[in-house]
Amino acid sequence: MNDLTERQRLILALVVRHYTETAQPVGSQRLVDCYKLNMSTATVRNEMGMLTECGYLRQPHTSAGRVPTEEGYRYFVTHVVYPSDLPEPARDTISHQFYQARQDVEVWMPLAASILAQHSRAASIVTAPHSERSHYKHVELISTQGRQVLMVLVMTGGEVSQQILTLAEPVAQERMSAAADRLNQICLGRTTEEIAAIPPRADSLEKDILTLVLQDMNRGEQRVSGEIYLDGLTNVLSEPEFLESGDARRAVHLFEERSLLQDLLARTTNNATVGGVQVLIGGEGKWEELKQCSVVLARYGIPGLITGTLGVFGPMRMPYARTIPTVRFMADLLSGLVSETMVGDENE
Amino acid sequence: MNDLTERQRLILALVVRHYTETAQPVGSQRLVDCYKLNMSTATVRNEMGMLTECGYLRQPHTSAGRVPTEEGYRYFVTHVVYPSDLPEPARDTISHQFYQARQDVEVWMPLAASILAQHSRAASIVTAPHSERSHYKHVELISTQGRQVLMVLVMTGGEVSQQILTLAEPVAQERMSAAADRLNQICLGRTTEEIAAIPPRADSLEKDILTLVLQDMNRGEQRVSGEIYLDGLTNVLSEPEFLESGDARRAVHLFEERSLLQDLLARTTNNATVGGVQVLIGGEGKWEELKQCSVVLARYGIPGLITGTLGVFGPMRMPYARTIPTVRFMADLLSGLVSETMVGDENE
DNA sequence: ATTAGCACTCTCAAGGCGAGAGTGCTAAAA
DNA sequence: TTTTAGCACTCTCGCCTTGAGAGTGCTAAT
Repeated sequence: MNDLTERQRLILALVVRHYTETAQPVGSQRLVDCYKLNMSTATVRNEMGMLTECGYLRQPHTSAGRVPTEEGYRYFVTHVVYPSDLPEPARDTISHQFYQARQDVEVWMPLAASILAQHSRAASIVTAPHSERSHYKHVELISTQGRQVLMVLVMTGGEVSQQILTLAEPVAQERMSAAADRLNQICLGRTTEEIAAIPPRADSLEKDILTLVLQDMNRGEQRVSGEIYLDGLTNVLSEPEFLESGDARRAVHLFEERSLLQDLLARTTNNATVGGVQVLIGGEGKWEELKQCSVVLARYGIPGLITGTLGVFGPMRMPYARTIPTVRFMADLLSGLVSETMVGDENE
Repeated sequence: MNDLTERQRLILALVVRHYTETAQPVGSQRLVDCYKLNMSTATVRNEMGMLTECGYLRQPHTSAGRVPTEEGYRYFVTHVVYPSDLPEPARDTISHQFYQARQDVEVWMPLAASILAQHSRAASIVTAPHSERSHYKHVELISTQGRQVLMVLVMTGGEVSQQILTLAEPVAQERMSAAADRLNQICLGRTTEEIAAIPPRADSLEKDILTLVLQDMNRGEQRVSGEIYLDGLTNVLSEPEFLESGDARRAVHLFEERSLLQDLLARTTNNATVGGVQVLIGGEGKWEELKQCSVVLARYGIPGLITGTLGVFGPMRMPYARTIPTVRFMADLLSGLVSETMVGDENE
């Protein structure tokens, strides 16, 4: 597929670049003017004709300039911009912002989403790190008014989940605490399977709790990803291609319907990757919702142990040369955070 | 201000109703046709003229039908639809949906947002219940690889927060657990002030933790509201008034910028209320972002103890007669949930 | 007090027109 | 053989005009 001449690649790159900047179809004249090419418009036209035949460019109508096709973008992404790193100053800025929030686990994910959105000028998606196998750490029972008990379950790694347990009859806080203590001793550090294998408890309260704990842990493992954080939707809505037509609504819909997002994230991260970063252009026929859009995704964390996904969502006309390194850098950064703080217990 | 004749009120109501349904300016002819009024179009025209003079209606241009003004909506809301309840079947549906999720504390808020959005066909806002004074329940220290410790703090009421503590040197998990145990005994059920008054600990680890706990509790109390849950943005974006013009973007922006939302929620809930529900029409000059929009808000929970806010955000042209009762019912329902499960400890 | 009738106003969609931008092709130049 | 200049052609877009339709306000009659 790498069957383009050097000059054709140049022209393709320039068309992509100019189009991403102006959102207007770009003609031969404009190209020569803007980039001081030392060839005539006719030559450019011929090359453009070639590129159009190959399917990398197309014209919206007979007498308009050219616009990159999905193929065009893909060629551009894989053969032109791939091996580049995020410039030093941007990296410093991002690292600094994270350093300031290093204590606040709770803001990490929203912060990552915010930074990603800001630097890519598009919408960002970040999922919290999620481990496929949960390890029990601690359960806490909080008595409430009636026969209802709030159960807070903490996993190693810091994942927290809550459930309500409704008792047959009121139970004193002391008895609940005692039951919790016993379970905490028995279950500490165990996986779902190990806990399921524990012989049933004599005490009916403890049995009930254990059932709920298992249910909770199971649910956590079923889930494909951790919580999803989004930011920068306004960025993509202000792009001209979304100003009218229902595309904007479809984009927002994708963002609101978490199950759609999860589908997207789940299915993508299994494919082959480019330098750790995946680029999904125009939905690739599969995703009706992102006809005019592209998604740049990466995994972070520790493969097989605890991982998350992050990425950027924007118009197909996207500054990939900036976006891809940003996503990659962010993924590396979060991987660092995760391995510093989220594991360790696993080795005990 | 209640200076309208019965007939004028009728006509105002019909204009509002018809406009909310069609999004088109409504003329005298149409009104007579659609609602089988036993008066002539001329009469209707005269009355409309009156209503226009009073400022309740206006015409987009000389020869178009009438459209309600903000005043018009306000009059409609306060004098026409106010005392009505949500119809039985809708109430049942909602109650049922909540009953099915009664165990799952974690889905309550998103579920509330989803239901609210669905029933009002607009965007919904729900904040998690939040108490002004936190009471310490339990702290958990989770060792990680290096000198970093993940601290999980649980309040009575079930609020959970996390922080990272960086130690000067590695500490064994046993020592940390012991320290946590001691603090748990000392601090159980105490408020921020009471904990602040505890004499400084000898052990430097315990001192560090206590500092962090206080910091966390303080931050929780500073916050105006709990976490914010949103849903149904697509509903409002599909309304015709948002199809073009930058209004859509402004709406999305309001939804993304949590601080804006918090401002909105905070400032509104102090004002006078109508049957427990507040209606903010067209931003009331104060909120640039919701020029064309209305917000219907209510508080829920136990006043002074633990409260949250919920509401609906949509175009000014909103079916208030449905929306207001829905919001009220939802607030009552969440209040019930909160008082069943979130308090109780307070009385010990 | 209500209504029929009428002249008037204004928007909106459709059609026509010219300017501008860009193309493809051909033939000449390098 | 490759590049370039020239030219005829095509298509969009903005602008204007025009006519239909909807709705109004006013006046005079009921």
